[in-house]
Amino acid sequence: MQSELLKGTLQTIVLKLLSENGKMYGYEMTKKVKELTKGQFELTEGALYPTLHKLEAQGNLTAETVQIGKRLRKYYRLTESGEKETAAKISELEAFILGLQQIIQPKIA
Amino acid sequence: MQSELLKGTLQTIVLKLLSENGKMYGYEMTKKVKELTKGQFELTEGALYPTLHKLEAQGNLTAETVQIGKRLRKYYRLTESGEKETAAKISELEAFILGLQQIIQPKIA
DNA sequence: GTCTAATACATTGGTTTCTTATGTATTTTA
DNA sequence: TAAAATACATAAGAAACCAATGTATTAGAC
Repeated sequence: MQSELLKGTLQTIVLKLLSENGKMYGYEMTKKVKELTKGQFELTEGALYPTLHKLEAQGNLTAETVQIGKRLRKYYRLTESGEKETAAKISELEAFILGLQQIIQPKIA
Repeated sequence: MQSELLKGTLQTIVLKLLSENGKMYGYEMTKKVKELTKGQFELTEGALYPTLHKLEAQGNLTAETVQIGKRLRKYYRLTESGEKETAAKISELEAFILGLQQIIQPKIA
């Protein structure tokens, strides 16, 4: 994701996207992230697809393949445990950001 | 740093600590980070020392060894290019956090 | 009409970064 | 006097991502 900072945030991002949008397919996620961050984040496919497969294997997502013309599109959505995982990961990320801010903005903290 | 989220932020944290405190030694940094984050972040030595050596090799830090009793203490401080690097990395981190927030708080964005 | 860009999936090899474990030695505190 | 804290360090391994590559379809530009 060309930032070196993203390590560990990708799963959280994917989960959050699905919790906001109900169901999405991989390519759509790459466009959505780019749009939301005005081009700042580029979610690469080499990172995304393995992450989706892992989240699915963990039971956090289910996949449904739809045929569009002759092309396949794989829609993902959260399972129940995926919804819990999303909430947990978002909390963790928010706490992490607060922790970071205590270090990088010591005057405000 | 027991969070999986820290990947890529460690250098930035070290640089920022030094820019705030002038000079510090490794062990001191681990205590400082723990104190600033009220125990939330534990900067492990296995991550810290290689990072310090790397920053030094890159010319961002200089080291000065001081003998305290029979024990050695290695003080680090920023070089001029280290100061520039600090500013750059802090900007990058802040932009990154803003980007993240656009994804995880889409209502506010 | 044809060529390029966009859509849509996927894997592989390599690098970077961190964690865990381990090691050495001194000093303070209980 | 024994344990905890101080203070440095390295090594092996895992996890996560990037870049490159691959296949195939579809839309749009010229």
